[in-house]
Amino acid sequence: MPDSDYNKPICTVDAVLLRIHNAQLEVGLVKRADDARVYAGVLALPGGFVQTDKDQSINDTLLRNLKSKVGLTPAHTVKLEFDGNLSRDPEGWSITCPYLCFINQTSGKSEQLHWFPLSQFLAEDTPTALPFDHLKLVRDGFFRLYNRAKYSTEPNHFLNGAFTLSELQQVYEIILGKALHKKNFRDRIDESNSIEATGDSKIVKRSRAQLFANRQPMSTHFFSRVLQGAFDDH
Amino acid sequence: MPDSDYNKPICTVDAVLLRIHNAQLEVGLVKRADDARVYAGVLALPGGFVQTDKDQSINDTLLRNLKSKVGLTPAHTVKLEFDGNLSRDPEGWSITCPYLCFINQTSGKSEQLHWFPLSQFLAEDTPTALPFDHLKLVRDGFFRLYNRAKYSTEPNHFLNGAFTLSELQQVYEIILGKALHKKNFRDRIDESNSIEATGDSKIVKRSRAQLFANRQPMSTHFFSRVLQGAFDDH
DNA sequence: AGAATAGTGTCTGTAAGACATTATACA
DNA sequence: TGTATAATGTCTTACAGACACTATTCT
Repeated sequence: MPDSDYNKPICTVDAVLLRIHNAQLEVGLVKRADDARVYAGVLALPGGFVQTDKDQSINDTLLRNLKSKVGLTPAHTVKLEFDGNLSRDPEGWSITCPYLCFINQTSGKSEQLHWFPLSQFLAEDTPTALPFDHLKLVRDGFFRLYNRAKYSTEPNHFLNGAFTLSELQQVYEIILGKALHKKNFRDRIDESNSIEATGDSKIVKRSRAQLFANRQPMSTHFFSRVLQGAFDDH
Repeated sequence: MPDSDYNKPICTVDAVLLRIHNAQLEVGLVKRADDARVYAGVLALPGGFVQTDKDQSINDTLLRNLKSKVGLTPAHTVKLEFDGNLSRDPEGWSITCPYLCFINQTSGKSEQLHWFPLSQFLAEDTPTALPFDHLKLVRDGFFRLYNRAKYSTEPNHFLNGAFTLSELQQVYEIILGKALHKKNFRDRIDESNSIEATGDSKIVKRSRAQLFANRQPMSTHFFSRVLQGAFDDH
């Protein structure tokens, strides 16, 4: 093992913040400091260095950086695929522990964060540029979200408080990029047991809609039997 | 950012080596150095420190450590979920980038590696102890393998050269812990296009069986339509 | 002939998805 | 009365899984 820190890489956390706003997915970016050694003043994913004197865990690193640098606490987080190499950061050998973060009303208001439509980063021909390997991270995050929107109730985390089933369905439709059949969607959600009726209702356009809330604790429910994990049937 | 390396965590790679031997899954462990500062002489997952002067990438770190410390090169690797905290390593704040590694005949012969049945680490009541958080990593690795044995052809990597469909089926059965229907399995593999007939055949017990080989490059084919990723249908 | 294995054809139960209907609110 | 939405009942169909059958090889 190395006796000094000389050969240690830079260790960072990067956060792909996603929210649903105006019927579309948006990515949250922060402007890097004007005196940053690299990519000064450029919009980038929020994140920061692991600091062993401040954090108990890598999860702490994420939350500390998001709280201090953008003033938000994600409603939910998912670990993405780590990466580490000599080239991703001009400052030197670095490792990133990337997170996908679900942002909703409970996450707080941020002055520092700027929101951009996710679509401009998914375009195959001319995606908006991002520093480091942040474009790859954004795409990886969406890829995960997209797949989970098919089989899990994780997208529920984009909503908080009381909401209607139509509003929830819209969340899934935005992520999946296509219309869903109402009855099928309701059956899925019903089977998942991920939400519960608040007892209240509200008038939506020309009809009365029941209100629901996410059940606590919110589990990552997978719909399909075929996706059930190990340990449950042998 | 930190001006010194003082607050940097230890960065390691840990490898969950799996092979199929005597009709069961086995985990490869190495005995830690007798003069190691912690867990000296104890059996543990192979791995090592990221060394920025030797490695171009985290993948290099993995391959360098496996080559030098156990003398093997995995047939295939999959990134597992990163973790980092103050407590997993008695030496201090550390981050692990864990890999699941598929070992087969092409991986080479190792003097240093000791193989143990995976089952003894999966037992819910009295699993064999492992240092650090290595037990968790082993279980996470198997969990991934188990799930992928249902929908992908990744388990093919446990075989090399020419093999029969029955041999391949046995691999999947060992991972899934249950018998599979021959015709269904063959249809799955056929649809996946992951293997090709070598043209040769061999006599197995009382019948002649066709020989197959993994197709190059070997893609991680997912069987079910429902598991198809984003970007393919909109 | 009998046993064991490779290889292939066919059937069925289930559940995801498509479609249809009713109830309600309001202009 | 017409329209838009919530909410729920029913139908279709694709496919995973179950089952059956034939061919071949060897004792």
